[in-house]
This record gives sequence, structure tokens and C-alpha cells, in this order.
Amino acid sequence: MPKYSRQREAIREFLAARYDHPTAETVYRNLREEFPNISLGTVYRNLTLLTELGEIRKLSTGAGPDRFDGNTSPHYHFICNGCGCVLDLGVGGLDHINILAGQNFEGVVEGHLTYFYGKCPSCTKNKKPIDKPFSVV
Amino acid sequence: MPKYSRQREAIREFLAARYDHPTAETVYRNLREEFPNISLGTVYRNLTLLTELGEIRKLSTGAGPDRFDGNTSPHYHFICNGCGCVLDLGVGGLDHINILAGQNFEGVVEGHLTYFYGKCPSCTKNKKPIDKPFSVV
DNA sequence: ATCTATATCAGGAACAGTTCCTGTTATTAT
DNA sequence: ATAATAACAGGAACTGTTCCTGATATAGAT
Repeated sequence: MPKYSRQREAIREFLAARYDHPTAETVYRNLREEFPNISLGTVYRNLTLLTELGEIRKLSTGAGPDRFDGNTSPHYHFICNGCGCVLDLGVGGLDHINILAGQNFEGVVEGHLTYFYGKCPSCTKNKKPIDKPFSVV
Repeated sequence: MPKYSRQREAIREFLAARYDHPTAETVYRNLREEFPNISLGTVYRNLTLLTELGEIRKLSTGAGPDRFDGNTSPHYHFICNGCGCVLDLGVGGLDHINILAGQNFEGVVEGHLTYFYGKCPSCTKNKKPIDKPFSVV
């Protein structure tokens, strides 16, 4: 069990209060208001530690930096090809795809990692063409 | 349409003949047998180009380097938590999860990216404990 | 076949994101 | 209070990837 630290507690609280899945850099920039001398290494070390403890979740989207989610309840994520934002989805109960994947497979399927992508509500409404489209594929 | 190059053709052929989804580094090491002076930059540039042309697929597993697949037909991948190998799965027709994900969502779900994980056939049989387990989660 | 224009190349520097190392500080147990 | 040690700040180092430069290979026109 790790020793208490004010920095780690502040990182945990910061993530718990945000719903936009910030990057390590964003966490760092915001925490410097409270801890002007905090280092990026500390942020990374504690994000890794909190992930290992299961208190936050790490999202590796495959494009750009990893993001972190203070909500550890099981849920899926949506990545917008227009603006790159990452949103939570209310869909649940996709575990049956593990069964489907395990048919005709000699190993053991223990889980899956799924990101949905498309156009977020904001990019769907504002039909402006995007200069620099973001894509995860 | 890009100009022909022997290096790119060799990369395409190499990937078409392999089913283990090699990394850029693996492609580079193998191609140096035929092209002793080929550079890693050339390998990366052509892997990116072939991916954009839709002739290969890029797999970003979130742990370690990206991998590349010469098989562009739609299929899913399995990542072993034991040895880190990446295998093709025969499962098909999971597109219904896009519909599920789109319910109660104001944006447009255009697709999904899914990796299954667990124990591969080899790691399931050989129950030796693994020294350095590999995990995508 | 030769020439010209240009895409691709090899080599290496630069880059982004992340991890690791060192000496110092904060936390916990005694 | 003191001692032991986990966590810290700062920065160097690392990994995977992209970009830049001058040289070479390819394709199209002659």
C-alpha cells in the first residue's frame, strides 16, 4: 500500500471532477496552480500508480497521448473523428462479444477493449468542414 | 498514385506472407537481408503510405510499438496477456454494437475498434507462470 | 536510348510522450 | 522527536516515430 501524498490525492480529485478524460499534460498544467513545483514525472508516476490500484482508468486511443478517466465503472468511450474529443457512452452489456470471439478459438478470451468512433454531437450539428480532421483509424 | 519502389513492394510482400503482425522494427530487420542499406525511416514512410492506400492495416495496441497486418479483409485481433502475441480471430459481424452504442447518443457512431485479450492457445496449454506478463489493460 | 522532372531513398537529426535517475522532502512508525 | 523510507522535483534518458537533406531511382517525353 503506498504512502499518502498530497500530490497523488490532488490528481485523484482532479480526475474525479472532470468528465473530459484529460491527458497527463492537462493534469500537470492544472495541478501547477495548486502545486507550482509539481513535476511532470510525478504526474506520470501517480497516474500509473492510480491505474494499477484501479482507482482511475487509462485510455490509449492510438492517436496522440494517453488519456485518463476518473470514472472506473464499466463503460465505453466514443472518439470524435472531427474534433478528437472523447465522450462516455451509456451503452452497456457488450460482454456477449467475448463469447462470439471465443468460438473457433483455442485460447481463452478474457475481455475486450473497444472504442467507438464517428462524429460527436457538436460536430454533427456544426457541419463546418474541419481543417485538420482527427482519426483513430 | 505513388511511384513504384522496390523497397515498398518488398515491404508489401513481406507483410502479405506473415501472419504474426510484425512491428516496423521487425520489418526493418528482415528487409535488411535484401536491402542492406534500407533505413528505418523508409520502412516507416512506406508502412504509413501503404496504410493510407488501404493495402495494409496498422494495429495500435496501446502497449509497445504499432504492428502491421498485410490482411486487409475485415477481421478482429486477439492480444495475449501472457506472451504479447497478436492473433487473427475468425469472429465476424459485430457491427450491431455500433447500433447499440448509438442509442441514447446524440452524435453519429460510424464504427468501432476492438481488441480481444486473454490467453493464447500456446499460453493456455503451457501453464508455466510467465515472468514478465504482458498486458494491454 | 537519352534526357528531364520528380518521387523515393539513406542517413541522421529532431520530436513527442513517457520512464528513469539523483539528491531532497514529506510521511509514517517508533 | 527521531529514524526509516516512500514520494518528491528536476532533469536526463529512453522509445517509437516523423521530418529534413542531399543523393538515387523511376516514369514520361523525346
